[in-house]
Amino acid sequence: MVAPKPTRRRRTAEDARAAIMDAAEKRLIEAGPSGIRLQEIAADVSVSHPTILHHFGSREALVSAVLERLMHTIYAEVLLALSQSDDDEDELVRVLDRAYAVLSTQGRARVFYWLALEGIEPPNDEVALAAVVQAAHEIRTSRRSLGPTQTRAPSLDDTRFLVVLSVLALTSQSILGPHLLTRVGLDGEPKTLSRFRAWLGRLLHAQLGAH
Amino acid sequence: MVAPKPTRRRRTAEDARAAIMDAAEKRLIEAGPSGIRLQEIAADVSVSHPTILHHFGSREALVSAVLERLMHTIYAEVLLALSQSDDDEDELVRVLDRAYAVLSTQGRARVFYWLALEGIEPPNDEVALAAVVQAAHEIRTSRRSLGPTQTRAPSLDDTRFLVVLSVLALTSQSILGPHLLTRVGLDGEPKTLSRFRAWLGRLLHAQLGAH
DNA sequence: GTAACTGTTGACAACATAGTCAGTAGATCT
DNA sequence: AGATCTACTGACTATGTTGTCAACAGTTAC
Repeated sequence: MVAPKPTRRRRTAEDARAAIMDAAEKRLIEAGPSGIRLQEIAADVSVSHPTILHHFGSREALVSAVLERLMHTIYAEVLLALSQSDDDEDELVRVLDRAYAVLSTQGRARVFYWLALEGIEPPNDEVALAAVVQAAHEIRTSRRSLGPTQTRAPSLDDTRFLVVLSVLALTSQSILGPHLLTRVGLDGEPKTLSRFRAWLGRLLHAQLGAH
Repeated sequence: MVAPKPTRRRRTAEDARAAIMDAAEKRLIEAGPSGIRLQEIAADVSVSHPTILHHFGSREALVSAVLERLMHTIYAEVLLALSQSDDDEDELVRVLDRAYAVLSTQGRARVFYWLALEGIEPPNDEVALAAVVQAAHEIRTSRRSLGPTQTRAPSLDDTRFLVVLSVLALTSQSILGPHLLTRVGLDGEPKTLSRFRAWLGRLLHAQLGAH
């Protein structure tokens, strides 16, 4: 009986890096930066853990690479979602829903809290959030000029706070939302979460009109 | 030369438990449940780590005990802060500030996110949050009857969402707030955080009047 | 005083994890 | 076919972490 030949798979360096980062990203979202285990990721990708060190040099470098890639895709998708805003009545609610969809898929919003809690600086997000504010402010001012009644110009700080509240509410909702809603006498079903977002949208919309 | 007698301090079991839990609570807030290290806590209290195991049985039991104690004090203080609501014009802003003070001192709000992220059920908070909703709703309805114009009765769901939004905003603000405000073109100083809360208070207040 | 109780400790075991290193084995080029 | 390159691996090291255990030492009761 011949020992079964243990075929060894050999990917291109690029493919291997991508596969490892995919697995690491999943663990990152679930367990946070400090919860990442090289052996676990290696098992997910069916390689030995020194292979990961071969491709990334160190655990720390892997985490950084994954963070950078993830942040990049999140901000790109959020900006895309915002750019699709058609000028409509309850546009705001839909924008919130789209932004929420981006942040909640695969629990991505969790990463922001993992980073903040563990005291890690998120990489290169300076540009992106400022762009969101700018886009939102442009929508506000342009909409104002289109409206029937001429209202006061919305202050930039107002828009900033609006964006901050939206980000805070959307991200924390995807983490604490379900639990909180049940504790308050409702349930944590997606439908209830959606109802809450609609309620929030109306609240913000009212704020937009009132000066 | 006589060897210096290494006096061994002996506390009552109760005192020892309290001291250990204090140190553990600090680490819990900083590093989360999974970040707690027996040796570190032992060093903080100047005992050896088997002493901790003697008093609590296991690391897990220590974490549970600390969590239970912390949740109890947080909910008690929040209810106390709510009960001090004097019926005044911008009472809501002050209630938010007091609630924020309770949640932000020593970074307590962080614990809620640590628990949610790590998938740990927070102990015995069922009663407390429902009580907050009830208290808030009573304030709303009683205030309505006192007002000059008779408005529609506020729906309970409205109050619930209001409480949820407040909790989400206040807790996430103390974690993501400073970072987010700087990314949006402001700064993360306590003064700016306070401005944001005041803005939020006005927003919620406007929502209260509008039906 | 001394005996019982128990808070406290050092030494050790068992396990997990990041990183090193010499060598193996696919893929590609000539 | 052979040489070269490098993705990949097993074995090992160093370190850190929870938990066990027998023994030590304050404190209290008699």
